[in-house]
Amino acid sequence: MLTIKLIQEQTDLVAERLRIKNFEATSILNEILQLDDLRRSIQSRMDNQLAELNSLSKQIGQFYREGKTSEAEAAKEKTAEFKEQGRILKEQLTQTENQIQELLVQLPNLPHELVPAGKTADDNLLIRSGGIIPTADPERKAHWDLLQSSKLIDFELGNKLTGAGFPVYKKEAARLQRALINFFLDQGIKAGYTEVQPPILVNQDSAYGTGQLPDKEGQMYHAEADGLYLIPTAEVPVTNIFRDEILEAADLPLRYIAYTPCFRREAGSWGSHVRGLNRLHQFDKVEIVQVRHPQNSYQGLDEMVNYVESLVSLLNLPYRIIRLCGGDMSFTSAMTYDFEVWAAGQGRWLEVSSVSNFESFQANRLKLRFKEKGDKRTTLAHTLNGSALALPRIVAAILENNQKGNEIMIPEILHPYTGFDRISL
RNA sequence: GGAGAGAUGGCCGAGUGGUCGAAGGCGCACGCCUGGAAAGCGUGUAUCCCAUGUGAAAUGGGAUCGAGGGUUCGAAUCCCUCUUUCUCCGCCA
Repeated sequence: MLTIKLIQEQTDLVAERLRIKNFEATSILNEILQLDDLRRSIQSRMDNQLAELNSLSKQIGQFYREGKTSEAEAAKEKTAEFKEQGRILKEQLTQTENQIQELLVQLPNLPHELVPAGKTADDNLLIRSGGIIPTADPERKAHWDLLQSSKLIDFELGNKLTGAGFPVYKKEAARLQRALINFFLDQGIKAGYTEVQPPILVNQDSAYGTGQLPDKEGQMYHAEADGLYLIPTAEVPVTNIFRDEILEAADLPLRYIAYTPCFRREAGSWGSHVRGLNRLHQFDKVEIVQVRHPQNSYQGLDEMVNYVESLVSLLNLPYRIIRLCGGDMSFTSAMTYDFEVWAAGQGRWLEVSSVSNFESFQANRLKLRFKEKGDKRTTLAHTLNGSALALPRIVAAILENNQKGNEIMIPEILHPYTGFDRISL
């Protein structure tokens, strides 16, 4: 959520930046500014009424203590008017605040100035790439064909248990996945991240804090009886650790890492290109989160990009790093880098990580602030997060890129984790 | 799930209708003291909003004692609902 202060001070800049995200904000911005003026004047008047009421109340107390009962009774008569006015103004204030809030949550985050303009993925900017794309080979299979007979990843069984998009991993596939999770966590800890295991169901406040609500309500599974949501990413519980917190500047940056299952309804986003592991309703992911001083949050973003790059490199996966254009970026992000790895069996790039700086956009909703020691003023912190990494597509890429005849070679770095160096089909 | 007791500032803890944003203690910051430190002494130490105002400040007002509602001229204090913690019982991975 953008701050009203920013909208007031830089109205034109805000409108201009939001156009990069193909969002025409002018009328909303003006409406907000108008409502905010109204809000202040209401607040002023209300405060005055309440101040009168408070001072009368004090007087009444004084009268009673002095035994001046009739004066006290007389003063009581006078309170009714202030009370009523105060009540009416309070109602107006709440209503106005709600209206402002409704408009504010419609505004996406401002893109950073380096974000390219554009509407679709075609306008994204290739930053760099690495690894070697295996030579095309007609023998090479997509992972769903590759596993067809072995059923190491059993989609039909998952369908029986739950439904489409909930596969069952078996034997080496299950162990490979577990190995990757441990590998990712260990790497993260080595890089200075603190491991946490958060709940995977969150309440409304948390879903709101990171922006899943109200923007993407339909994308989360909702346990209605308890008012809880299954998390679509560990970003939600981990970032919400800091909701309503005032941190010490000296404690920043904070780096957290968490493995969780993730749940996404993916309503309306299924098609022929999302077969197999490419898109699931439940998948595993290791997520990294940073909380930073605004001065160095982009340093943090670079650090996270380099870190994720190290992971795909260690796994010997051909990758490319892309800076998303305004139109392809998420609502909450100021700058996002996507990581894609080459899946040789399908002959296409798969997105395996998305690393973003949200600047103060999430922090504003979360009320996540920090304070310099000895300073009175609080400042919104910057939050960042990234996948490090999302499991299924990494598994898909490993399977597809490393197939040799009837075998799949496991990247060497994982051998200590898997306990085997190949999967025989 | 049943019964009971709680939820107060960074922490501990007092406060059962007015002078309470809240005693006291601890912690922290600054100052005095000291050759330096400790002890001691003094001062300060929540967040948000509004107004005036500024380089930063400051001053005045309003709100907040788990959350929401109610009673009252006035609520941390009384009533209701919810959340949550602890103890006992039941159940249980």
